[in-house]
Amino acid sequence: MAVAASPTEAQRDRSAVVARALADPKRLFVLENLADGGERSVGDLSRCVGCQVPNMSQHLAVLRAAGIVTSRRQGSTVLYRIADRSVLDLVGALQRVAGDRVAG
Amino acid sequence: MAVAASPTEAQRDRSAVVARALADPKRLFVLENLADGGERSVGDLSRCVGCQVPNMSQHLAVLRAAGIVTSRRQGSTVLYRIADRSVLDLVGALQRVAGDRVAG
DNA sequence: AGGAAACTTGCGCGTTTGCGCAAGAACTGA
DNA sequence: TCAGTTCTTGCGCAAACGCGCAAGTTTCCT
Repeated sequence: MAVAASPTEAQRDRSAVVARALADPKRLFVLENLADGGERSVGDLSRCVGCQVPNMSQHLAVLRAAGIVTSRRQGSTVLYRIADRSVLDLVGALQRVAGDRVAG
Repeated sequence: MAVAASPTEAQRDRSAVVARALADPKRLFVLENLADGGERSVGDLSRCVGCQVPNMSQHLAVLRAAGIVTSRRQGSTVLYRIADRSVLDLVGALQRVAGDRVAG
């Protein structure tokens, strides 16, 4: 069941939204930072990735709109995390097709 | 090894190119048509997807540049096919994250 | 209430993307 | 060689994207 038999147009649109959300190196970097299952704040991620906070907020909004990450408030900070385990499979599959080789 | 430990920037860029290539419903439709492992011509795919031939040629060029499909000439027609089995895993993982449900 | 910290939203700018159309290139068959 | 088929490439346009900056919102602390 690698590929669904016959997705509808709406299903393809949703897949396209998800793929589009992954189509940016900074957003992929974010997902790597969240891949351990932990939560990280916007400022933390923006520092890590090396972009301004508003920019990071936009990127995270894209990821959230695609259902790739979820967020929750804790005090004045907002913590983001991977929405589902299947996201890790997706990122892994992406890296494999892209020709990445896991060290070892 | 769902996610590579620490991809380089270049690896992330390549992943982004692949993801971008998947970020279009028409191109996803093409991959569904090729998912059975068969080969299809440009005109065939353009008819299936419902777009003009030049447009389809562009889409296929994007997929080929990302290493997702390969092509070969046979007479006057050019046949496209999935480049690697891992592509099917990727598309499947994408559909799963996008919320697609395989019938059953 | 006032101020600071963390995040989101709005706006303008340059770049990229997908499309339609026309023209070019590669191959076939008469 | 000449016409026909198939695919690719170039061009112009409208829409979307990523970015930087300023302003707004939410929360916390005193």
